[in-house]
Amino acid sequence: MHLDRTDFAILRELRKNARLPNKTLAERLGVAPSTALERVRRLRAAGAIQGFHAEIDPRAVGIGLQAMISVRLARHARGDVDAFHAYLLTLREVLSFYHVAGANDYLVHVAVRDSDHLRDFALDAFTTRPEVAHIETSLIFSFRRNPDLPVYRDADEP
Amino acid sequence: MHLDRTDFAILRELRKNARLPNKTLAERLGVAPSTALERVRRLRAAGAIQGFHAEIDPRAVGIGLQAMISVRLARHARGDVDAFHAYLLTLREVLSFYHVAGANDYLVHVAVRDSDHLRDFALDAFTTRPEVAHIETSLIFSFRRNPDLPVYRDADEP
DNA sequence: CCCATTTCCGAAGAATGTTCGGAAGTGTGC
DNA sequence: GCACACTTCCGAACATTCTTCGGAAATGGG
Repeated sequence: MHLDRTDFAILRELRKNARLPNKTLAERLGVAPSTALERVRRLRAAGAIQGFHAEIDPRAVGIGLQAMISVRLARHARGDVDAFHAYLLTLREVLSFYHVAGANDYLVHVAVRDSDHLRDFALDAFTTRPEVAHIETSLIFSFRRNPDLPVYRDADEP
Repeated sequence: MHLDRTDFAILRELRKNARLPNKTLAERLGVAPSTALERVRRLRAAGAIQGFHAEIDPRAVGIGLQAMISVRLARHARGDVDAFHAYLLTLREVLSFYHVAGANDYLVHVAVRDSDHLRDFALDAFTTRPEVAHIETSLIFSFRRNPDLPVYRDADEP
């Protein structure tokens, strides 16, 4: 798909604020609202915009503790990896996860009530699983997201 | 702050879809649109909702490679940590980062054009810094986010 | 049981979202 | 350089939603 500088500007703006009114967005782009609307719709359809999410304060919902669990699998066949992917998504304590290269295979970001919950969850969800060879848990003190989106592609259209 | 089950439902819905129309949201909650609007406004003001963000496909903006860089600091005084926090936010390649307990102090999620860019970035942004004692880079094969929000607090109001 | 306080609702006005036909721009082949 | 096909863009009109606000309903102490 061919994106121009207007598309990149849309992605930047909506990454910062997904609820930016279309009219305001259009003004910042220097195009008509109908044009901005059509652009956003196309970006969604093309998959460049994958979704819109609210960021929630963990404390508000009783999440007292977050951790990053590094997971090493016993086998690394395609099927094992896919199955583990799907399994992770069924765990409500899992906020997100990274499949990485290196000594560990997965970095799993989990949110729990307290340290008891973390211990129980680590044991039940990972340690007892046969495909999991090893886990290592690190408490998360804080998490920050960069509101700015890096754009490396050239603006190949005016 | 006191949240009831309606508030929790709002947080769940907006985490899944930040652009859910207020009218639709109100229908799902079983309240009037004006009520839903006031609730959302209050949740934002109270900080329970920290923001709304579009999720962008990295490939669309020329991000060919993502990596998790584990960083170990030389000193761990409050000032050092705060300064490193602020520094990370100035780097456009940084999408997000975790401050963690354990052998490593930071997990930094970075997005770059290619492996050359990654090497240059790791050297320039981390290795040459005096407060950085050690780094370790892991390529990210894939990243997934769980659309569901875990809610551990009881619904203490009807 | 009553009063103070908070929350909720519904209607109306303001603002935005959305559609669509035509204009303007773009690129290609002749 | 021109004509044609094609794509993109715009602006006005309509539909829908957002937002406000006064009053009703619910809540919780005393």
